[in-house]
Order: sequence, then C-alpha cells, then structure tokens
Amino acid sequence: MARTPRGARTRAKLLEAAEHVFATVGYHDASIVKITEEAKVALGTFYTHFEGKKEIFDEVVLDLSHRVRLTMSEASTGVADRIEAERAGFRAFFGFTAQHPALYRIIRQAEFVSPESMRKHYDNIVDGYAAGLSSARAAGEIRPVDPVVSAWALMGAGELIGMRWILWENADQIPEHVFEGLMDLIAGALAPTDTTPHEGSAP
Amino acid sequence: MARTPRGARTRAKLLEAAEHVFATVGYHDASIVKITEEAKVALGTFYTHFEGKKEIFDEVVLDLSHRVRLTMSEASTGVADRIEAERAGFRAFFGFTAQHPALYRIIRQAEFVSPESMRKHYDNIVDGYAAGLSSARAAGEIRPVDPVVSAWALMGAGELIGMRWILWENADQIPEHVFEGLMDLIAGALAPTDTTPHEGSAP
Amino acid sequence: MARTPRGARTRAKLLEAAEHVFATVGYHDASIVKITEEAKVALGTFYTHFEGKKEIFDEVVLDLSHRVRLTMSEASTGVADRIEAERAGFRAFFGFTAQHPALYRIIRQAEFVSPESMRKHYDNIVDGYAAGLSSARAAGEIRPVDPVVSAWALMGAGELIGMRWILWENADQIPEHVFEGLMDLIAGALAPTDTTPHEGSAP
Amino acid sequence: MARTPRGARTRAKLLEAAEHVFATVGYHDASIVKITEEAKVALGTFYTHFEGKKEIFDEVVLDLSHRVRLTMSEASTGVADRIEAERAGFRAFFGFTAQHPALYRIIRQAEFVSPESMRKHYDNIVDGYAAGLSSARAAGEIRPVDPVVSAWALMGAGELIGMRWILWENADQIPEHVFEGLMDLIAGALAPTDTTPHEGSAP
DNA sequence: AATGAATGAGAGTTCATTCAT
DNA sequence: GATGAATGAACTCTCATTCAT
Repeated sequence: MARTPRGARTRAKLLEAAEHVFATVGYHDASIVKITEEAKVALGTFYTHFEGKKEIFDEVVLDLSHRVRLTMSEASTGVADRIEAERAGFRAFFGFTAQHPALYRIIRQAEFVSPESMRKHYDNIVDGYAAGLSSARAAGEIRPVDPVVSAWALMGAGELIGMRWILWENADQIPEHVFEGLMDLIAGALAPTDTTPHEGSAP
Repeated sequence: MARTPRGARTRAKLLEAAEHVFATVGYHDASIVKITEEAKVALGTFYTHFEGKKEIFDEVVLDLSHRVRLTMSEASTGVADRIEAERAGFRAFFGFTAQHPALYRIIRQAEFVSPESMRKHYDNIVDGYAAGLSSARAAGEIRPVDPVVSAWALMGAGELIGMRWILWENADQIPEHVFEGLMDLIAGALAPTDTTPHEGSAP
Repeated sequence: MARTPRGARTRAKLLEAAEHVFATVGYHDASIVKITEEAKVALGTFYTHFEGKKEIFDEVVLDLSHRVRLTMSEASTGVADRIEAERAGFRAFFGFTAQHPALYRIIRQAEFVSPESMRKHYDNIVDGYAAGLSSARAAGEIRPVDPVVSAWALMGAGELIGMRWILWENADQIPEHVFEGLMDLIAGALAPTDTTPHEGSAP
Repeated sequence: MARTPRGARTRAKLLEAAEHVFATVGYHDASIVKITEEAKVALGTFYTHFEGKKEIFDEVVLDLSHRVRLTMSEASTGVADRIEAERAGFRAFFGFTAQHPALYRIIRQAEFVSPESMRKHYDNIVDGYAAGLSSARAAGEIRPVDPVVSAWALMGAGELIGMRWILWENADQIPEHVFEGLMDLIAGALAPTDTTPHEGSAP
C-alpha cells in the first residue's frame, strides 16, 4: 500500500480525518463515509489503504500512543531530581491531553473495539514510567515502592484528574491548584520517609 | 409503567439481562433483540418498559453505581483508623470489581453513550470519598491534602489497578502484593508527616 | 355491544376521540393508543366496543356523512326558489366545513382506507342533491341539465372551493366574494335560458 | 446523486416503480421494500437516491402534476373558441385520468402525507386555468365571472366527475353522456348572457 | 490509485391486537 | 365491562463493504 507519493498523501489524509472523526463522534458513529468525506476522498479509496474500520482505528490509537509517550519522555528526560521529573512528565501529559482530547475519547472506547490496542497503549506508558521509578528507587531518591504497581496507580491518578479537569471542563490546561494538589499527593507517596534511618539519621 | 406485579417482574428481568449483555458485548453490539432474548421476553415488551436502548443503559449504570458505592461505604463505615478505612474501602471496591466486571465494561464505554451517566457515577463515588478525606484531615489523621483532588486521584489509581489485575487477568480477587503495593503508596500519600509534631508528640 | 349505560358512554367517548384523532393526525398515525388516551379509557377497552381501527373509522365517516347531509337538507328544505335553495344548501355545507374540518381530512384519506365508506358518503350527498335538481328541472325552475352529472359536478365544485378557502385558510367561514362567485357560476349553469319559452310563457 | 448514467437509470426505475406502488396500495402500505422489489434494485440502493419515502412521493406528485398540466395545455392551446378550448382541456384531463389513475389515488392521499405537494399541484393547474378564463373574459367570450373562483370550482367539478365515472368504474374513457352533461353545465355557467346585447340581438 | 453506485444484513422502533386478570 | 402487559410482524433506515469502471 501507498507505494506512490500520491498514495501516501491520501493515506495520511485518511488517518488524520479518522482521528478527528473518532474523537468527535466515537468509534461506532464514525462511518467510513464520514471519514472519507472529511478526508475529501472517495469512499472506495478508503479500502485501497485500509482493510476496514478497525484497522484504521488501531493505527490511530498506535499513533496517539506514541505521541503521548514521546511528549512525556522528552519532558522528563534529563531532569535529575525525581520529583521534578514527575512534575515535568505529568505537565507534559496534561498538556498533551488539553491539545488532543482525542486521546481520552479514543482510548476509553477502545475497551470494546480493540482491547489489544488499548492494552498496548497502557503497557507502553507504564513500561517507561515503571522503569523511571525503578531506577529512582535504586538511587534511593524515592521510597522502596513497587515500581509497576505504582506506575499503574499513578497513571490512573493522572488519567482521572485529566478527565475531570481538562476533558470535562473543556479546559486548555490543568488548573494550577489541581496540578499542585496531585503533585503534593505524589510527592508524599514517593518521598523517602524520614523514618528510614539511612542518611545518618542516627544522632 | 409496571403498575402490576407481573410488569415489575418483567422489568426486572429486562434490567438484569441488559446488564449482562452490555457487559458482555458492549453497548453498540448489545441489541434489544439480544436483551429480550436473554430476558425471555418478546421484543415489543421491551418498549412497554423502556423508551429505548439508552434509557435502559442509564438505569443499568445508575444501579451499578449505587451498588459499588453501597458496598464501599458499608465496608469502611465504623472503621476508626483512616488508613484502615482506606484498606477496607479499596478491598470492597476490588471485591465488587471481581464479582461484577460489568462495572468497568459498562462505565468506560459510557463516555460516548451517556456522558451524564458516567459523570454522575464518578461524582457519586468521589463525593463520598472526598467527604471521608475531609473529615480525616480535620481530625489530623492525614496530611492536609486537597480532599477533592485526592479523591479523584486515588479513585483513578484504584480504577487502573483493578482494570489491570482483575479485569485483564480475569481474576476473582486482587493479588495480595498488588493490593499491598497500592496501599503502601496511598498510606505514604496520606500519612501525617512525622515532622508535624501534632497531638502532643513532645514529651 | 353497549348493553349498559356505562358501556354506551364509553363507546361514545371513543367515537368522539376517534373523530378528533383521525382529523388531527390522519388515519395511519391515529393509533388505538392515542384514541384510548384521548378518550381516557384503557387500551383493551377499545376492543370491547370495536372490532378494530377500520371499524371505528367507518363509523366516524358514517356519522360525519349523516351530519353534513342533515345540515344541508335542513337548510334548503322549504326554500321555494331553486337558486335560493342552492345558496342555502351551499351555505350550510361551508358552515359545516368550517366547524368540522374533520370532514375533509377524514373523507379524503378514506380513498385507501375504506373506499366503501367514501363512496357511500358521496353517494348519499349526491342522491339528495340530484333529487332536488330533478324536481327543479321538472318544475322548469332550471335548465334541463342532467341531474346526476350536475349533482356530482357541483358537489365537486363546492368541495374544492371549501378546501381552498376554508380548510387551507383555516377560516371560520367562506369569504363572501368567493361564495358569491361560486353562486354566480352555479346560477349561470342552472338558470333557465331566456330563450326557452317554457311554461306557456306565451299567453 | 446520480452522477453516472447507471445511477440515473436506477433512479428512473425507482421513480417509475414508486408511482405504480403508490397508486396501487397507497402511501402508507407502499413500503420501500415493495418499491425496490418492483424496481428490481436492492433495498439500500433506494437510499443512495432518495432521502426517504416522503421525498420520492413528492417527486412522483410533482412529475404527475407536470404531466397532466402539459397534457391539458397542449390540448387546448390554439383552440380559438373558449368553449371548444374547455372541451379540449377536459377531454385531455379525463383521458389522462383514464390512463393514469395514479393521479387521483396519489393526489388525494397527499392531504396528510405532503400537504405542500398537494397544494402545489392544485395551484399549478388552477393558475393555468384561471389565466385562460381571465383572457377569455377580457375578450368577451365568457360572462364576467371571477376567474380564480371559477377555476377552482370547475376543476373540482372535473375532479369528482373523473373520480365517479373513470376511477370508480375503472373505465378507460369518460362516458359520452357524462362528458356532454358536464360540458353543457360549464357552457351554461360561462356562456355570455343573452342580456348582453352584443351580437345584434335586437331584431 | 481512485471512484461512487450498488448491496443486503441488521439495527431500533411502532402498533394493532390478544388475553390473563 | 374494563384493564394494561405482552406479543411479534413489519416498518424505515444505516453502513461496512464490494466491484465495475
């Protein structure tokens, strides 16, 4: 597929249109007709590029997933302090959410449409996150929490916060007090406890 | 509607069948035919009890929402210690999830089907949770976190953990280490910092 | 049917409701449910009085038909001059039309619903009309026109005039100039030609 | 729609089938299934050409309306004498009626289905007719009757006559005595009165 | 590669009618 | 006589997909 430049262009137009349509009306009300109309392409053309509705959906999910992850990792890369890295990562996530509400709308409905895609998406994000926590823990920057469980839990926290204060409010950024409230919580959850008597806590 | 006992019985059968069908195949593939077949009732009968598919969906969501909330509040009521109350509440939540996977499957797809129902559900749960955190905070049992933000965040944490280790694993209960991992995190997030020398900690 | 006073009352309520509903929404959109609701009677009760939808329709048509005819014949009875009788009859017809727009709405849709009823209705009216023309002709009050053909033609004229200026205009009476225009035409059509030296005009 | 010859052909087949089905079983019993079966086209194809049942109905009405009007005006065009023109016009109308009983069956049921279409149809015919009467009157060929009122009245007369002696009798032409009876009436209605002392009526 | 007319299974919904109460 | 829950056939309409061009 898409061996010629023209084909590649058409394909790209279809993907872009599909992301928009899926995000706007949902998977089930997203008809191929709507997608091709939005892409300004004839109906039959769709099938020269994709096998069907689910295939293009999966591609859209994959693409979105890559993009969030990239945005988040770029933001936190190189930040020495773990708590600062958390802040940077979540800021990037909320920023992406505000600019691409499609993310939520598409991911959450993937449950029934394409469970594999959905799992892959969450797994992708958690993998990076858990790795970060793991090394931070090894470095003693955070409490010895379970990195994988924590990654899932914190991702869940971020997800609902984003849904509540960005998606539902149709906001273009997270309210500052919400962000700080969440970071406060996370800091508490991960902060090395004073009771851990390392670092020469003994008098 | 349902002015006779017979009518009430039929209506109940339909609701039960609908919950099952929605949870199994999702909203869009849940046809009225499937629901009435499962309820062993004629197709037309459906429309003597419900206006349409969305109406019965909303009722199913409402019902489920009430039930989780009840289960959770019953579990944590009367537990003096806040951390213990957290444990009890989350245990109840995971238990309910394991027994009613329908909860997730139905709630998560409600995004496009019936946003109002979905919001009502989350709001319901958060309200109770935030109230609990608020009074715990007033009593000095937890750090002075933002109760509402924290409630949403912790609910999100619980949601993804449940999805990952109960739903996806098709488990009938949460693995112990996951539960403890999550509780450890939450305890850390909420635990009163030792530095605050409240409650006459000075001899 | 309707052996008790209660039964007779219920039946009457149903007929009245049916006339209204048929006239308002037409035969096909007139559901039994609507009729019984309007009559404030339970759905099943309908079937203790009528065999079905068509039966009650036929009764409504018959009833309306009788009433127009009665109104018209009462108006023209005893009027000596034929042209005056015409005026009186048409006035009565237009008056009835204005007060019972149901007449048109119901009759015109009867074409497919109940052709027999419709024919009976037209035949009824024409019979009376043609008889009047016939005797007027015998009495030399009008030209020797074909009474039956003329009755149909003039009824048709009145029907469209009523439809155009009462029904479509939602008027509560026929505009005077229209009435006079029509009567002028009819007078011309029926008036004995001056050239016919009938009735021993030559002494 | 119908951007290819094939599409145009299919569309025409559907219209023809629709006219037949509407005329045979009436609007309400004319299902899309019946129409597409008669047109030998798949069900879904219907919806690539028409928005729904009412749309195709309106097109059928419009088409029929155009055709009667054309038939009538062609017949009376160029006929000098007004009374002769009347005869020619009515003959054409009855001829059309006999060949297209669909006209009545479809128009009369339009009352509830599509009042706009029905009015447009009657207005169309009346317009032409009234114009003819108007100029005839100006030319002194007929009495100074109200052209619009008369056009409606005479159209009504023709309509019922056609219904009674063509449609109900399933005749392929109007019985001669009926036609003459009607023309006699109309001639009387329109004929210049003898009292108008033109044409040297004075001895 | 692109086009768009054609397909037909299947959806949600309505409603005249039946029948147990 | 009156009630209203239950029935199921029939309807209109949608849409993913095919295929001739």
